[in-house]
Amino acid sequence: MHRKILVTHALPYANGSLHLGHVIEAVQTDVWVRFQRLRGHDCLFVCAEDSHGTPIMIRAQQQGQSAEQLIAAMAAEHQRDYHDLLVAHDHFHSTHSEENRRYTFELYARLRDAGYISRRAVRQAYDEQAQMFLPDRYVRGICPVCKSADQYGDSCEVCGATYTPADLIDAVSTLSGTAPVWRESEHLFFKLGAFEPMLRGWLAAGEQGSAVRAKLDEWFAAGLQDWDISRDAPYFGFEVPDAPGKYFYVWFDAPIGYIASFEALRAQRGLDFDSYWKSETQSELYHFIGKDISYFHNLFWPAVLHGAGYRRPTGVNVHGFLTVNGQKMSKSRGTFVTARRYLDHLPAEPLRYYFAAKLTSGIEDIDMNLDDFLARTNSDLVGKFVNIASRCAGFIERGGGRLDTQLPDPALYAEFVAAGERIAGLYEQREYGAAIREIMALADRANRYVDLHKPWALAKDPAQAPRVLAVATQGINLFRALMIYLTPVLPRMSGAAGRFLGKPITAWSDVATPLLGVPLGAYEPLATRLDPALVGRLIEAPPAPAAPAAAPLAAPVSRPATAPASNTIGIDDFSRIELRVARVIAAERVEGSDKLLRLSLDLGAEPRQVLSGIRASYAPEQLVGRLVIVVANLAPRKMRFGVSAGMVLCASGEGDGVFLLGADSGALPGMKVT
RNA sequence: GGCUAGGUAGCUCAGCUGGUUAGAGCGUGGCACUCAUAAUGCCGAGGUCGUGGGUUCGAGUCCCACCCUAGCCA
Repeated sequence: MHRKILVTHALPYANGSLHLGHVIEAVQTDVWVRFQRLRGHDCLFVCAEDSHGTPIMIRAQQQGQSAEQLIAAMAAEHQRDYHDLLVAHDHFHSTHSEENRRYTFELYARLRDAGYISRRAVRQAYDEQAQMFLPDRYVRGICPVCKSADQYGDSCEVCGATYTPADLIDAVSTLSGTAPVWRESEHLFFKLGAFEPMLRGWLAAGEQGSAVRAKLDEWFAAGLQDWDISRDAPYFGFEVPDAPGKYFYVWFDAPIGYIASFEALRAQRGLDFDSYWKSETQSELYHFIGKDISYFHNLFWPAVLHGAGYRRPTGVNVHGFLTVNGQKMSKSRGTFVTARRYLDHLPAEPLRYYFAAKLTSGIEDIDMNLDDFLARTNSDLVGKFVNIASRCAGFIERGGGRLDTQLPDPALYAEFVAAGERIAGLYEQREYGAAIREIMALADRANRYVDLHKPWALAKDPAQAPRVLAVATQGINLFRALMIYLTPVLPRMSGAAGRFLGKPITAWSDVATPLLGVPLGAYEPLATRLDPALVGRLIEAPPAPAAPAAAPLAAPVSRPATAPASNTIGIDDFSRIELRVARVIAAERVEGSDKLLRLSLDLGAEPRQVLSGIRASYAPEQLVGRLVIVVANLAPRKMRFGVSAGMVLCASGEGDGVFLLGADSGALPGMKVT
């Protein structure tokens, strides 16, 4: 059965560089697309730059360039990264394009004419100095629940409470630092609730896993609310045609970018639009996304499409988040690895292989443990898989450079062929990890086959030369079968292997016909082992030291003493950090932690509790009574053992040990350090 | 705070509707081999299945509470 498939992954946002989290999604998608093509299906792969919204507008202003310049530069960077990661879109477009404007207007008009758009006034924070309405994230203030300072307008990072900016105490705009006022403004709403029965039916019939469905059930249980799809000027986006001064919310036009990108490709290739976007039976449509944006793609997007008379996605494939060495990627830990940083040090294919080896169809998070990455690449990919070709190539070369005309063990080869359908099923289901396990188990069998027949021993007797050639021919064919199965993951290696084998790998079904009686090309190593030093360098602390406010609580980042001070700041920046003298009233070990001490501090007016990671260097009893310097306005942070409200300053170098900063006698608790 | 997922050997993960001595790969120890990028093969050691209760003849697998990790809260 020949399938027509259209595939997308989430649009990268034009506000920052791609990081490993983007990469795993792009790799997951690209592998699936390459797999479908290898199986002989017609599979298109489009993407676009997500170019609209307040963050882009603000960032462009800060950088002194136009939004158009910013998004063009980011799109170019993103495309370079994808290309170097061997992620091969058929087309990469932009949501800030004529195609997207046209389709955004069209879908909006159809929704409006069908009665799915309503208007009503909304009260919102307004920055009179910046002269604009403020998204929740641009308002900060004191948490109304736990009273923690400097929290976002939508939720508190300390206590986890959610609320609206109006609930914040002493709210300020992050743009101007002034207190926002509250203004009413009319907005456009999409009547999502009208689609509840349709969405329930669509989800029930789809392939979304139980975890995704369980999460979406919450939204149904709470009742689907109208969705605000407009924003006030100034906004970087498309102005709503029948509502001057209103712009489409970035999340309204972003998924329509999938259509826009397809449209641009359609114009190039003369494709049929309607069979892809109006019919649910003539083609299949899949979106690959992260679990954070599941509800946009599983609720809003199918509802918008359906309401506008378009087809709905065949499937929305949701994946989990990437952690590095077991933790969320973090700039201060150096684990926020950009795609470019990776590519500057290491080749793309080991990363593709590693991600493929860990991906499932579920939404669990995926951990990139760098030691594991190194081990898997060197032992699986090089040690067992590539090794099969490597150890057999020499025997073929010495035996005349041409494969034998038949296989000595066709039954074993047949098993490898038979496994192909199981493996294909796993790729289709996005169970890449299981597919890779199957493939590596076969690689073990191939190595065992060679070991069992010992061609190196046979080669000592010239009369056994035909037998040596036969065994090596079997080995090369087993290798080729596995290379075919790994082609979606390792396209470049597959190309090189095709040159070595004298026959390019072009289809999954190539495996049905073993390669016999043909000359082989010269063997060149298909992959080399990774250097542990290079892998380690991925997460070295960035050369520019982090600003003090961004450093982890009471855990100074160690850096070379010779690192030059860079990124100069003005006095205003420094004055944002409120340093105060404090006296240690009490200090005790934190039960269950081998690093932390719990310090009770006197800051003059108020007592404070700070958890500090200095246990290795200081005994609690030697601290009581001492004067220390504290970052007094650091946002309180919830740690495993309690809330820490501040940071005690220490010096540290490359060696072990941290050294508390103090104040000369005469200083009193509560004094400001300037 | 509510919700959704995850927490199984040093590392990364399998373990279906509860049932005999909890599995794999990597790493590690020993042996073999030397064709191969110190690659490969064979043998072994390693786990009170996040914690504490409970249901059951029997729980990694069910229930409750708690802890940790990630995400979502329009």
